[in-house]
Amino acid sequence: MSSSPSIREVARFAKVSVATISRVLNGKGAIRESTRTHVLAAIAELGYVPHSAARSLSTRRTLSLGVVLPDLHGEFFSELIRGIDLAARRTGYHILVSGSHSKSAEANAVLAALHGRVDGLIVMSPVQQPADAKAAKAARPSIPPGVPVVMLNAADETSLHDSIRIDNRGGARALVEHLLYLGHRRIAMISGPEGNLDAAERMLGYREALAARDVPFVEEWVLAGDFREESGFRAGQRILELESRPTAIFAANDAMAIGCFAAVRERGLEVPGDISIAGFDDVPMSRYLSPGLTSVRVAIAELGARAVERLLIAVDAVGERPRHHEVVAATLVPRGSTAPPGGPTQSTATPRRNSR
Amino acid sequence: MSSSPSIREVARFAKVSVATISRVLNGKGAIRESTRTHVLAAIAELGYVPHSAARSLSTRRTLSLGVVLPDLHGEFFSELIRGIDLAARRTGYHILVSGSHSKSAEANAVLAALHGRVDGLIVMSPVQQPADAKAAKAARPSIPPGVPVVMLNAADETSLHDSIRIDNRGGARALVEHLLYLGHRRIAMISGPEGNLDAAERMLGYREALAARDVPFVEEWVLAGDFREESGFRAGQRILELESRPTAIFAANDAMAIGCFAAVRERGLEVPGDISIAGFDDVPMSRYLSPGLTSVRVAIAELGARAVERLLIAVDAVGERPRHHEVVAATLVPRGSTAPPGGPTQSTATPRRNSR
DNA sequence: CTCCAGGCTGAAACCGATTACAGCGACAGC
DNA sequence: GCTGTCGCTGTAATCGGTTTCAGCCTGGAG
Repeated sequence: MSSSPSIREVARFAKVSVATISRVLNGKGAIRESTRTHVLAAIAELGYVPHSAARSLSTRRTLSLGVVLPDLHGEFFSELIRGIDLAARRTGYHILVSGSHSKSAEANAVLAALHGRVDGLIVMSPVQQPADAKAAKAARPSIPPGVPVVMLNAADETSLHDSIRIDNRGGARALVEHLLYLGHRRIAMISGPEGNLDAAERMLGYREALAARDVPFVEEWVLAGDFREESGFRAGQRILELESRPTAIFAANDAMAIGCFAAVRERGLEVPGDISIAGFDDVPMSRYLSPGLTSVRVAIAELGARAVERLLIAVDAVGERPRHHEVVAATLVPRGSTAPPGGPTQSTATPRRNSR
Repeated sequence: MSSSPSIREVARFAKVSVATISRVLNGKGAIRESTRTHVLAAIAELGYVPHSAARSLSTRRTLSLGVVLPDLHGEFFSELIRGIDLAARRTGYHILVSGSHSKSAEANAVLAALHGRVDGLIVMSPVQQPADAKAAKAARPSIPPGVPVVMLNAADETSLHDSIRIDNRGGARALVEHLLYLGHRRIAMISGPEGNLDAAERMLGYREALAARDVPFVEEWVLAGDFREESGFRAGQRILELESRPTAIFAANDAMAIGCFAAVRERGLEVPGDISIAGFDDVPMSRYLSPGLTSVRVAIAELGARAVERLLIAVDAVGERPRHHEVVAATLVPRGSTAPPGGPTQSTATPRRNSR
């Protein structure tokens, strides 16, 4: 009673062979209707539930996908996992999630442990490659051979695996151009963590946009963050203390932008009246801030779903297959948190709210 | 080359038996040092990685835990999963996540599919039981016998499984008492989805707190929400249109409170000057809103970690064992978004920000 | 009546690991 | 020299499914 019966016990109970049970369960092969109902009755009677590990051992299919992420903080990952889960379940797959893999040694252990447990992997490891080739090789996640993989925003440009990337650079450029267009010339940036590829690319977009308009890049207007609210809050405080205060702040993600909001308000200043703020990712909540947060939209859930689709294609494929690389757009979403320096022309009391 | 070798191929290659390979891998039994290094060399040479499904079949341990959730929207679940993942990985476990199970039929399918894939389950199904006993039985998730389970905020009070619950009622009561203490008498509520247990309990706390102070309960001040920002936004709009406008709004979770913020601001009103707003859950972001959101703190990540601890105790236990039920506190966290009706005494320009 | 086709069912091999048990060699004790 | 012990290694059963292949039974054709 305490533990589930095996298929053999059901077979003995129903006085048929295990093969018959299996056939009934999987609907394969011809089964006489009377035995079918008889077997189903026995299954219900004993409360039999097939053992997935055993099944995957013989079918060589686990019907689950591994998702390896660097971190699990905040809405970005929540959305990503949601998108992945939805797409996976739609096709009968389950997902095995593992987070917090800044260290590559740790990530490798997880990757190894996932072997035989999943049919494919979605790996996000936005760690920039060391310039040194040897170190780079050591740092690269070691993925068991034969397991299909989709890399998300991967650092290495090799075509070992399929990959999907966000157009961080283009998105950041569009955002900074928007700020420049509004008339801002002193634009601070709160960057992401050191060594993070997304962070580096967004920074690059920022510099490119400035350079294209001959706006000088000022080192001290760039502050380090770590993609968390707290770091945005602190960076915001420091920016507001600068002598010639910037008129706009570009935070490398929404969480930091929100922290920055708090810093500005705590100082008794207004957004966007006294200073404009913009973020990146367009997490669902950003449109409900007041004023709405200008951001760069990355369809996070869709990104996850896309990764699943590509992965399943690879899983179903037989033999060698050319790698597929994809870049998803990141589009500017202007909202109330950015306005020309000195404040918006219309009243700040009615911030515009963008619908989807 | 394309697919991983099995232990037998390694054995053949190293000219030893499979038992020896296994012993080297698991550090069990005595192995001569020379054969050990020889075997390790062979393993490295072939790039062998043990097959987890096969291993779990014979050891009867999968080293993974199933997490079945009703939904994956927003920071609540992000935090919960993070807490669970961290605690699980600390003890060498992986987690299998599955979301969006409002339908119990669906949930049952998932539960069945997880059999043999996980050593234990953390199940959150905050669906209220139908009053009808027969329907109740059908709606209850059918969990394979012999699999240890920890229920999170479960609707049924049976002691079939271990459970951990949040003190929703007490938390809501404390929050509404806080509003009453500030002097509010017209307190609106944005409730959670119909049939959701947490939502129902929070509503109960609201009514109890009002009743204790002889403040009448007004039906039309209660609006339905679904725990998402959008519904909070819409409910907020409707509340502001009421004839004798409430002076405070209690949203059944933070996401809806944030949506409500937006509605209030869009109408050109101030929080808390014109109306106070409070939420529930205390998601990480709520302290970075401006003003900070008064909420009820539920240590979400710790809740997840706690569930893992309890589950692992059950997994390691042999034989029958008394069920364990636990209620975690929900404590009021007052921040700037609530103030006496008519506005705070001090300037609204410097909202107080609470540190953890 | 004989033979064959086709529908069902069962026996046994297999997936890839772990592990109980047996066996082997070396060495010490008597 | 014989035997017992100890350290190490190999053989084979086992976990719980799927699937190949063979065999039985029945009915219809010749």
